[in-house]
Amino acid sequence: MAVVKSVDVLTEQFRAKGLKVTPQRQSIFRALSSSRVHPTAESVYAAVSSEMPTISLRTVYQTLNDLAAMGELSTLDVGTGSTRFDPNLEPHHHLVCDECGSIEDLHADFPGVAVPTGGEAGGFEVTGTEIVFRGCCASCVAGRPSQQHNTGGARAHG
Amino acid sequence: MAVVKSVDVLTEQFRAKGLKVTPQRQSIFRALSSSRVHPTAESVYAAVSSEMPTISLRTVYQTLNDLAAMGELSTLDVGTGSTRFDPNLEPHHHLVCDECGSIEDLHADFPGVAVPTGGEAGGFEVTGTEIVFRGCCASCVAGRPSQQHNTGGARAHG
DNA sequence: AGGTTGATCAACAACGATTGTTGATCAGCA
DNA sequence: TGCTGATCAACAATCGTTGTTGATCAACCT
Repeated sequence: MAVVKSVDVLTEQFRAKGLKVTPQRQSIFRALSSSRVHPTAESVYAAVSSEMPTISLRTVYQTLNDLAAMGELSTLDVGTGSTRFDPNLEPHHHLVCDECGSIEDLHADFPGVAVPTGGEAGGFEVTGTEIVFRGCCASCVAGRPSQQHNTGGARAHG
Repeated sequence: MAVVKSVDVLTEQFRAKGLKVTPQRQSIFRALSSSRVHPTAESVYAAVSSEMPTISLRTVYQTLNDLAAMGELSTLDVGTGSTRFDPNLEPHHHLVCDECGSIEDLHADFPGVAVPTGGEAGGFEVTGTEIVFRGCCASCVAGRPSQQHNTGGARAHG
């Protein structure tokens, strides 16, 4: 599966844009390319800090925003408070666990999902479609043997 | 279309829960039942303030959260920074304009949208599905006569 | 009608995520 | 090597939202 581009490719792209390729940025590139999840800026910072303890959170934010502006990252806001950065550039959707907050990718396409022309949404020009399935991930389901309790109901359902 | 329940019904439900029905809360009920959009706490506050200038923002937050906890409102987070409260309890989806930030409802059901059993999402227990179409609303499209520029690309597209 | 109980208010502080600022230092790259 | 931009530290500020406190007021049950 295609995730974020390799460190080398990102290096090239940064140079092409006139941005310098610093060790900090390369370390961030590496952290992203080894990530299969949806890190927050904080978690990228934590990962990079382990091998480069002097890096600042500001630099991480800066670089992540640069990458997002270049289209090499997507940003993802599922209402958990902080922005997630998604290194997966393939079109895909998300499964958000309301219990543990984890976000899983779902690589499926739903051909029927399109805004009906002419209806209440007449004239809306769609540039992107996000489908978020909320619920309970497999490990959280496994964690509660038999009872099925409804967590919440206050979150958006549509 | 079914929006939030009537002021009378909400009054009953508040009483049944042991919550008092104050003029402030009734004013908020009225503001919601006359709303066809997706107000923020601030905009509810603004609406209620016009007829009750002494109400505090805290009270608005409190009451909106009470309503959401009772399931009479949905909360909606589309990454615009603040939480939207959705008085529309029918299952529906949303069209988010990346230019003006407006959110429109889309009452359509997409029967094919379901998490495939067994795949990478095996065991995920879905409790709700949100589809967000991002793009440009009709009025913003009308605002730019002929050029079509791509706004952003940094937002999540999957 | 009265008393209990909770709601409201004001004013302030705090939170967490993120961004701005500043000035000094450092280093990528031509 | 030098220009230029990146980084850093430290701090403050933003925005949306919630907590606190103490006083006042009023809804609602009896």
